[in-house]
Amino acid sequence: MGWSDYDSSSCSIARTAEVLGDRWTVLVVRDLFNGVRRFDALQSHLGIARDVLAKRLKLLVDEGLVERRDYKAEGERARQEYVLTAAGRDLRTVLVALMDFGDKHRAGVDGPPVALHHRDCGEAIHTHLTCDAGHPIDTTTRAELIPLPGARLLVQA
Amino acid sequence: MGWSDYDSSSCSIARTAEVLGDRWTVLVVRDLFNGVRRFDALQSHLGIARDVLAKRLKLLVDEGLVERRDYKAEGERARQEYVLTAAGRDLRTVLVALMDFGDKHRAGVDGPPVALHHRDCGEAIHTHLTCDAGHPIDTTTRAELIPLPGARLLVQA
DNA sequence: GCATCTGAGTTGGCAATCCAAACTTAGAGT
DNA sequence: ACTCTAAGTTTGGATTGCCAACTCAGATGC
Repeated sequence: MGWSDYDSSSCSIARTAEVLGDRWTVLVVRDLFNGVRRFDALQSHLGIARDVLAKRLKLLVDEGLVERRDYKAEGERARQEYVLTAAGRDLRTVLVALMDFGDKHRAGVDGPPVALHHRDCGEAIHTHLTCDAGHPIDTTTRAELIPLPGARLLVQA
Repeated sequence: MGWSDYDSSSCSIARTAEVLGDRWTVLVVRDLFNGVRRFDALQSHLGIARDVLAKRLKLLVDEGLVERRDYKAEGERARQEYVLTAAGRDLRTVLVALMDFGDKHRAGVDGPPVALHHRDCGEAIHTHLTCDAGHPIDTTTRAELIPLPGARLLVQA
């Protein structure tokens, strides 16, 4: 009874990848984190096709990660803006994990392009893996998967 | 001079997403972490089309995240296996971040399907965001982006 | 008061990807 | 000699994605 006896798609990684798993969605979320809020600004900064952006934003709104708001600045016409919900902001850890990996393994000769710093103290922000006892987990640490009630066995045909 | 003045694609998140940013690649890496090593085992567990799996594995090998090895068990014919390299194992943090998010926001009524535990002490493993001064970073903590030498400005047309 | 501009999409035609199923190749078992 | 299995490759059709052009409504300019 190993990992491969369990249904691949009923896994939290798979379920998250259903939303984030395409070339653009992660980058849309990244730009939303960085304060880009309007459709045209997202479109021109990302270089994404307009219809694809519309579809991705709709998906993120449907999944509850982004909220679409009408807003109206003084003396301007009403516009839409897209803002991360609390659930969407929980993706920060995922984004920083991707960034840490890219900084380490996929930076060009000039090194990483940007760093993320804690505004209060000025220090750089990174992800860490630990167990609940506080032990740091590195790439060689042995880990094991424990099935929980939410697990689904594959049905053999 | 804000975030949108910088080239979106020369960002560590974008560079990592170039490799992981499709429906399957993350799941292939997940299964490799979980000890699934052979082509047919990956194919049938993931339910991915065979040609797509071949292409993804080739990409992961080309990017140095996976090694393709011939191996031969006693009395059996030679086979191929796919094993994560040290660089590939650095993706563990990304996978656990995706899992933590999925456990929190996308679990079904039965709750999360599996938990990852530290084999030495038995405690659950999770990702954490902190700054280098050790302050925990939550979803409301203010952060700022600091451009580094690797940053590239957009050229205005 | 009419034409223009701008933001936020939608539409249509073409290209790349994906999928399932069939085919290939090579070594093992019977 | 025939069959089986692992690891892909090939093929043809369906889906998705891309780009450019179009729509539409509210401001803005003349």
